[in-house]
Amino acid sequence: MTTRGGDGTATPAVKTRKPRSSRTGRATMADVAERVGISAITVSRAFKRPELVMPELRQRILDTAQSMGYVPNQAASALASARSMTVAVLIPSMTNMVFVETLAGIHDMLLPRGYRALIGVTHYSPEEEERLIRTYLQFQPDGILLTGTDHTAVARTYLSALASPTVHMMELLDDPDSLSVGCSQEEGGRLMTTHLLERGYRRIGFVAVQLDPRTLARLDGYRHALEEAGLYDEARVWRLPDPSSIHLGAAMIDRLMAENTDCDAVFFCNDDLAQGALFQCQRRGIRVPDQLAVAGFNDLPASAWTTPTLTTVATPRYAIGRHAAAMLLDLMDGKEPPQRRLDLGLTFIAREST
Amino acid sequence: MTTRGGDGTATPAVKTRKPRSSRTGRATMADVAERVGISAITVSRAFKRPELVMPELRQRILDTAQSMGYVPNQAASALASARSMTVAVLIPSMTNMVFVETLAGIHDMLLPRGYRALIGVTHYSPEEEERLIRTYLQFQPDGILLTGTDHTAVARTYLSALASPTVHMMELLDDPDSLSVGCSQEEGGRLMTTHLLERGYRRIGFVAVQLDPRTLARLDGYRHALEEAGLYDEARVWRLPDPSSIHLGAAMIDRLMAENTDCDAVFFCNDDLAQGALFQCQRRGIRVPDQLAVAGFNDLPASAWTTPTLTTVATPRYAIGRHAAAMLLDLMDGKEPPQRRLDLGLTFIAREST
DNA sequence: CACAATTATGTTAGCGCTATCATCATCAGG
DNA sequence: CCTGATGATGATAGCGCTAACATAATTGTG
Repeated sequence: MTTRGGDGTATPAVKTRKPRSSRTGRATMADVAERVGISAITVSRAFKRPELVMPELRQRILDTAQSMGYVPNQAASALASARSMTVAVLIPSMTNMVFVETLAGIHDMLLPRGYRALIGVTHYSPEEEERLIRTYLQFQPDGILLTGTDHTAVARTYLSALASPTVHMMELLDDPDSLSVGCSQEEGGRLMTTHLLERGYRRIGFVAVQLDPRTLARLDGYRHALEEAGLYDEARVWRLPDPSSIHLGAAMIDRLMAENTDCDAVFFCNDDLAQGALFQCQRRGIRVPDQLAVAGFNDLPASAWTTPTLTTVATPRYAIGRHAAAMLLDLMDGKEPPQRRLDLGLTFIAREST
Repeated sequence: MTTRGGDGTATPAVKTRKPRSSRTGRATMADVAERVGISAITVSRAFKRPELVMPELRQRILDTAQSMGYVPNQAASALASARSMTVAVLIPSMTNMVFVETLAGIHDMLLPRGYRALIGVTHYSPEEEERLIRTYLQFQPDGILLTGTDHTAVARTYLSALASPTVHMMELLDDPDSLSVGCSQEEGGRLMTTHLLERGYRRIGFVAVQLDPRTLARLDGYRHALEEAGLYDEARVWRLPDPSSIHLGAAMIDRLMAENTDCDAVFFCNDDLAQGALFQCQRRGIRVPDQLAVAGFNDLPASAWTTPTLTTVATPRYAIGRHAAAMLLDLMDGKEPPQRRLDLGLTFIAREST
């Protein structure tokens, strides 16, 4: 059946089988097959299941393909096989090293297995995340990696309806239906605050910016630790929706001075901010940690080099990326991952600033 | 003619039209069309060419699609239309802010036009770039953005053979067949060196790391400026293949001291390094700029905050991303961009460290 | 040595969409 | 009214690939 060459008396000049190369000018599998004198499926196998093709023939196919400049068409492959070999990865920001390092972990895990990451930046907005999810679902990703657990209702619907394997990164979920890899941000906040209390600080401030769920969880940890010590004071908490930056950290020191706060220590919700604060303290001659202790979060590279060096909490973001990707690979293989909730812990790093 | 429905006595029971939903369980255009009581092509148009469908019908289609959780299949669309709406972007590193900001410029230009970026990281290796080009060509990108002009012969062959519009970023090409957007790295090196000479420094060192083409171009600029002044001395040039980092910058200060160099100024090939150097100078009590002047390149955010603040050259990387993407959009539309070689210039920033 | 098992390759159909052309209203203008 | 232009929708084929099954060639085994 089907439209074969002439079949007798079909109108001519219409079925002119193009000599080679597709519409786009690129060579196709059929072109390679014809040149080698075999069928297209064998070319397909030479690329996708090489162990099914005799070594000598396979080599001949690959050589011919190379010489013709043939490159498999991923769209056709995805359509025919219903596997896109693509993983959608949504992160809040790309200027924040934390997520870039997570991405590196994801890449290092996925690439050797032939999967590619489709990266989306949500700018910390669940609405933008929803839009990106919708967009990226068009690519029929075989899996999805999301940052955090704060998604819109519509996004949740999409995710559950389409049933693509999904893993949440950075924060931990208690819901047994969801998979997550991360660390407890709340514990991080508590860890640092406890350290400051142990060091003898009693009037500890907290500067929260961006106000994303992870920052707020750190703030919770801070608050709980101080409440337990009977030292929590709302007046020592600053909340700003602005994105984090060195500049903002410096500005916060100016503001603290201008407001004449009584803080003997300030816990900044991340290292960018804390570094800015240290720079500005140096500039203004504020002695750290004697006059004011400064603490950060995340342990960025520069934090080990500032004067004084910055006390912080290191988050295992590269490992989070790796493990999240590994979990996803298991799911995409139809296997159940060893754990559905993986806490990779935190490392407290005491340095000179406290 | 051509293969019509049954043509008479075709084997029956083969044509069982599946009730709805594809193999993957996802709703298809045909499902939506059936539900609305129209043909699939109209659904396609409602999404891709909305102006061709009556507003009321279009709304009904979109609503139905939404309620069915329908998401267009990008692979099928790409296959049928020969347009992937995807642009491959290759950058050397993701941990280097310079390229991340370029990416942001690219995104901001491409997304509103419906194009998506497929990001690849070459780790400064032309061989890895070649591999990525091959991989990403499988996605039949409608355009390609490359960093630099240093590609393998095979990569060049691929690019010219497949004739996807390509724009080179960061460096400038004189070849009239290639498109490029960037700034003169050589001029940047020259600019800084001239500044140091004007400031009275006579024994100016240069620290080159990574040794990518852009770094070497800066080194060339430095060398030419010093040669013109009759002050070039190979002994004051350090070349290290290691990746740039704050740590390495600090280590270089130690090394300079250990080697007892006579430099009165050191031009580091980028700000990471220079920042590390400033940190270490502070630590070791080396007075900058009196004892040793320090200069960087790129103007990273922290460079305005270090003690002392860092003299550097700002590169227009965000603008480079935007303009490169804009140029590519023109090409993909079949238009000739206004210029094939766009020099966006540099901004010299004199600060306290020199 | 017949038969099943295994290995290597081929045939067919169809993935879900869109390009292309065809059809059918509708309507202005003579 | 008829003509042709315009606008809205539909029918058909096919993009380039792979799943699923079919076939042919080879091997082992009792």
